Amino acid sequence: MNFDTSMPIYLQIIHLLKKKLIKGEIEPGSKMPSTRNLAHHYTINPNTAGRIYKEMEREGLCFTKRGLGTFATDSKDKIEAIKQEIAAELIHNFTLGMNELGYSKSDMITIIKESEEL
Amino acid sequence: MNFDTSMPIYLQIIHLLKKKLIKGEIEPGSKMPSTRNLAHHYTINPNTAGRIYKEMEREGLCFTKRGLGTFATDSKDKIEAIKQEIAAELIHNFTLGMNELGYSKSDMITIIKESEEL
Amino acid sequence: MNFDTSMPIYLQIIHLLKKKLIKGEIEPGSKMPSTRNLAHHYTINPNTAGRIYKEMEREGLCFTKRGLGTFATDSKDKIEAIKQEIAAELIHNFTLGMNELGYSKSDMITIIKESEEL
Amino acid sequence: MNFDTSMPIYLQIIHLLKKKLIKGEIEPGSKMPSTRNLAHHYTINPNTAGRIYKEMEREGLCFTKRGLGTFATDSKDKIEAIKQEIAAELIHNFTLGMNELGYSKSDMITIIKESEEL
DNA sequence: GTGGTCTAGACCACT
DNA sequence: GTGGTCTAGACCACC
Repeated sequence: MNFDTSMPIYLQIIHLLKKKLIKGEIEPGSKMPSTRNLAHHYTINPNTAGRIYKEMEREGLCFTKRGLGTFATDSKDKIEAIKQEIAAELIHNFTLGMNELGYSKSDMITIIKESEEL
Repeated sequence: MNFDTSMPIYLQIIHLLKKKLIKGEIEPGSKMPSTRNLAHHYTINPNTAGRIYKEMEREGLCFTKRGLGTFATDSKDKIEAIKQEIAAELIHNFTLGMNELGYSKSDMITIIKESEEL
Repeated sequence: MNFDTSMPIYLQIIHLLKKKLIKGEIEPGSKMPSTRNLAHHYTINPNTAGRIYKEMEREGLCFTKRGLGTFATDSKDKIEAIKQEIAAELIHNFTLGMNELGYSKSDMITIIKESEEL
Repeated sequence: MNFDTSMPIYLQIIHLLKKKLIKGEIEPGSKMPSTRNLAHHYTINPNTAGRIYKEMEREGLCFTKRGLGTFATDSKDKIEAIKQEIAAELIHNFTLGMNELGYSKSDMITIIKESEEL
């Protein structure tokens, strides 16, 4: 796994895990890998792995059961909320950024229609 | 002028100046403010102001005449290229990000049509 | 360490480090001294040391792992390319300069044969 | 006339004038352009033009007759000495630089033989 | 521990 | 007056 140097590793992995949650690749309520496993899997420092779960727990995306490990949230509402939040930020960045460059709403629509990245 | 804490000041000002160039608010080939003026205007340290011009010079957005000051590039092609580059990144981030969340192309178009941010 | 006053310190040290890379005195991919170490070793300011690595990173000669340090590039091609680039400039300066003074190719060869600087 | 930004303008023009002297394009003892003419010809600041002659006078390459203007030195020995000095520096830079990169004397000779820049 | 950013203040060469 | 370099010292995020 190669990480972008422009963003903290722990954030990059959090993004990955969020996407997995949203797509259902991580089942709601299921046990997540131990920090040690996580660290090994992504070849990162165990401290960094710990920080990832701590941060996600703060956002309500997972919780720990003492002695049992870390578990993904089982609230589908929470997962949907995260999805909406990420989408809203993507939309905000895109529309405002393009607008500042002088592109109109219809310009944006045309561009996306013609986009071949998908 | 208030700056976002999540991004270095010098990058934020570079973004500002790029937009001004793209919009024509800075005339191609014209003299830009001296580093000391820039520093005073944004209430930043002169070193930081110098860094801004140096970074922009590396991107070909301006050039310095020794002892005379810093001048905006007079290449309209270069300016257009920068615009395209920024737009391409916005588009890339948006379409890929949305796609990863499970939104289709037509979803995106609908969302933008209904967007009221503009 | 004494520095030439006619050239910025940071450039002089970059030249030194490039030579070390080319000669293999710095192993490809190996960790380079921390900026603080570098600063102490050459008795320069840590900021200046940081600038050295940043400049070299821009040239693709090294890269940083966040929180871990700066590492020499592991691309032998890149190192060879730098070597060729430096040599090409030396050759260019020499042959054109001598030519402008009126020396012919064979003059230059004779001069180098008789040179005792090596 | 476009000047390299990496070297002071006055030095670049001094180099030009030195070459002209060495090649005989400026006749020994002949009148050189007035500073005002020089400034106009190269579109530089008159102060810079003045500095050029001052610097060259310091090196014994020209002299001023009050009220008459600036004249090139008429000493062919002096001109020859300048030529040797420049050549010596070119040779020094080349041989030492190449040597530091690991090229031997015979490598250099081969390279020059095969050089097609001339 | 690592590098990255910023401020403050100084000196310098160039035009 | 212009930008370029350097020092000193501080704070921060990251691993």
